[in-house]
Amino acid sequence: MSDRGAGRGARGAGEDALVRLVVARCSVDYRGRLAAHLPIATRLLLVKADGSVSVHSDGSAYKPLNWMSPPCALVEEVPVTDVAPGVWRVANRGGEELVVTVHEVLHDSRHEFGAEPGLVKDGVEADLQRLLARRMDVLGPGWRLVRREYPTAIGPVDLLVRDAADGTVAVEVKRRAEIDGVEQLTRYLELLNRDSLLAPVSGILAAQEFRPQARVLATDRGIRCVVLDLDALRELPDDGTRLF
Amino acid sequence: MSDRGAGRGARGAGEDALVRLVVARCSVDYRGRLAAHLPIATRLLLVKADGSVSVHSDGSAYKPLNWMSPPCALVEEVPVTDVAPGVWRVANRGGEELVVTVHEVLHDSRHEFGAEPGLVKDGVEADLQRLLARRMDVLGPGWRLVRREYPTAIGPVDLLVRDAADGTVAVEVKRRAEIDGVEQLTRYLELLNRDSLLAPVSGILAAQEFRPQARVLATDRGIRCVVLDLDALRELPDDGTRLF
DNA sequence: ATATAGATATCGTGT
DNA sequence: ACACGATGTCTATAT
Repeated sequence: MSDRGAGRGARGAGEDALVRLVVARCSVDYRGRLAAHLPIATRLLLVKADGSVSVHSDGSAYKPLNWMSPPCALVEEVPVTDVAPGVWRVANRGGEELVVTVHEVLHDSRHEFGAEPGLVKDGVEADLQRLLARRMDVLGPGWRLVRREYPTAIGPVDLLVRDAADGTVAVEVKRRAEIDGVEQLTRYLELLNRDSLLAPVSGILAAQEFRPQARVLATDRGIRCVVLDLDALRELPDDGTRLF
Repeated sequence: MSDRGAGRGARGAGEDALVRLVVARCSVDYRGRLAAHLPIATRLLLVKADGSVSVHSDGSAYKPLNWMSPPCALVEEVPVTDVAPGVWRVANRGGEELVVTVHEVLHDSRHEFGAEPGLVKDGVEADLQRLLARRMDVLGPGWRLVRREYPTAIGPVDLLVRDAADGTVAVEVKRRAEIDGVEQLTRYLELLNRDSLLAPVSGILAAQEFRPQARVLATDRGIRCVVLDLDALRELPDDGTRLF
């Protein structure tokens, strides 16, 4: 039985980074944060240049059935006889181990990918916050931004604003408002209301979507819920502040 | 230009469910919950029988750079000339769309996987709760279980127990205790303490791991933190209740 | 290195 | 179908 390294650590100097695709009848065992087992079946074994190994079935969307995240080391035990299974042992430093028992290889290929330029995203929470910051008219006429990321002892408040009556309002921005967003804003409000220079401070939870429980809890606590529309936020404010 | 269906919906009656592996130089655009773009590079396109498509780079562990979750339909526009790119359009019912522009195909294969027996897990939160329920000695001598999943108006309390002095205790079990676990238990305690038949009710947060903030907040609110050891919980209680 | 917050989170379960 | 909680969450950011 011979061993062959295939993780990043084991790759030789002149060797290129390759993605390896193996289709095989295999069984899989994981032992780490929990224990998990996969009975024998045909699956895709995806070995990336970062050393990660993932085991995909023909389903469950993009999530593999089992995997080992990098950095980890793969040791492949080649079978002695044609009938004996091969064994892949993938381990990381935290003592987690993934063992793939390969009974039959149906496909095995390697591919060079080269550099990945990376994903460009638009419309995440940070974008919502930035867009809302310049659209105070969405909250009400005469509202003004005090500042974004207003610092407190327990973390920054997304937006601190003043309403038309000069009252202070803390705004928490979420893509989806859930119950812990309400709790988070409640903690900020509790803290800000201890500051006699700011108090009384009211709260607004602003999000593209609201979970019903979040809306109920927010309303119960006197927190206003504002639904954000990404496309509408991208438009310029129509409140007389335009230059044309 | 001809169209060819490849999603579950478009698959013909006699056709088998196949996993398709394509390695290609491609660019990708997603428009849905947010917008995302991938410049041209070599990547793996993984098309599963459930209709899902995922775009993997040689990195970022098991997560694809971009994807479309099932149920969705893939329409492949075959290029008219050899130099023109092929275009894959993947759409779901929610109006989300993933467009893959395929500039050069380096590999294209299909594989039949057959049935997936499924993953067997051991050591998740439900297991912790079940194991702790029969190991009340871990909480203290003379403690007894009242019931698991004790129902309240805002959801079930993991464990309701009585301490040696017959005081009622609500136990929240987590694999990892975070701040929202403390908030959750706090809400339960607030509710249970309104019940004159139960009050006073104290709280225990039991978890394999504790985030420091969770421990601080719990302690501040008089909630006891108990660290759970999965292996120790599996042993039988050593409190005289054994039969041997 | 550690802790915190966001995510196209995904996935299973109960109503 | 919808909502909610768990996840081997994972990943990027700030301290």
